[in-house]
Amino acid sequence: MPTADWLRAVYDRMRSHFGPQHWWPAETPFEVMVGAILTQNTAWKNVERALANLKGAGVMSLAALSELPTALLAEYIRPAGYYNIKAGRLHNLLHRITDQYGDDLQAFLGQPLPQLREQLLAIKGIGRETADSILLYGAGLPIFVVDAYTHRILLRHQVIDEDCGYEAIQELFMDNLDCDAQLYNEYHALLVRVGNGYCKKKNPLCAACPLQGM
DNA sequence: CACCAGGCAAGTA
DNA sequence: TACTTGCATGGT
Repeated sequence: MPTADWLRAVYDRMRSHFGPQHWWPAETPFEVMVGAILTQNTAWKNVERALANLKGAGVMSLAALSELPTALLAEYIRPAGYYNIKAGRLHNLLHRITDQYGDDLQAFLGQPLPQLREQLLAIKGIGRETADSILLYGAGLPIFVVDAYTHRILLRHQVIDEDCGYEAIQELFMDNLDCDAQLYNEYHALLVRVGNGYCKKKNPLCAACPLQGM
C-alpha cells in the first residue's frame, strides 16, 4: 500500500472513531505559545493547572507576562514541572517578541512561515516541535507537528525505523498529504489522542487500538 | 516503589 | 557528530 494511501487511511480511521478534536486546547494564539512551552515533556493536565494559576493572577497576556519577574513566573507555573527552566524559556520567547514587535503579537505571528520558524528556533528553549506547534496552532500556518507519539505510532506500524529523525517524519506527512493547515491540525491532534489512549510505552500490544491491523 | 508525560539544551568525547 | 545528563511536577 502506497504511503500516501496509508496515511490517508489512518487519518480516516482515527477521524471516524474519535471525531473532531478541536485543537489546540487554548482560547488565544498567545495561550497556544505559552502552553506549547509548558507542555514540553509534561502531561497536559499539569499544564492546565499552570495556565489556571496565570489566569487567576490576571497575567495571561503578552504585556503582563513579559513584565513578570522570572522568579514569580516560576512559582505560577510550578505544577507544569521544570518550572525554573520553563520560566526562562517563556521569558526568552516573550522578550524576543516585545523587543521587536512591542505588544503586536499579530505582527509577529503574521510573518511568512519559513521566516517565523527560523525566528522561533533561534530562541533558547524552543525546539522543532514547540516551534511547529506555535506555527500550526498559533499562527494557522501549514506545517506538520511531529511528537513522541507520532514517532512511536509510525514505528509500531513499521512505517519508519527507530532512528528516523524529526524532519524525515515531517516530510513523510507533508510530501504525502495535501498542504492543508486544517488537515495537519486534526491529524496531529488525533495521533495524540491515539497515543494517550492506546499507544503508550507501557502498552506495547496496543490492545483495542482503532489502528489495529493497519 | 518505579515509570511516564504533547522536549530541549548543555556537557562530554 | 553522537551520546549522556539535568530539569520536576503529578498521575498510574
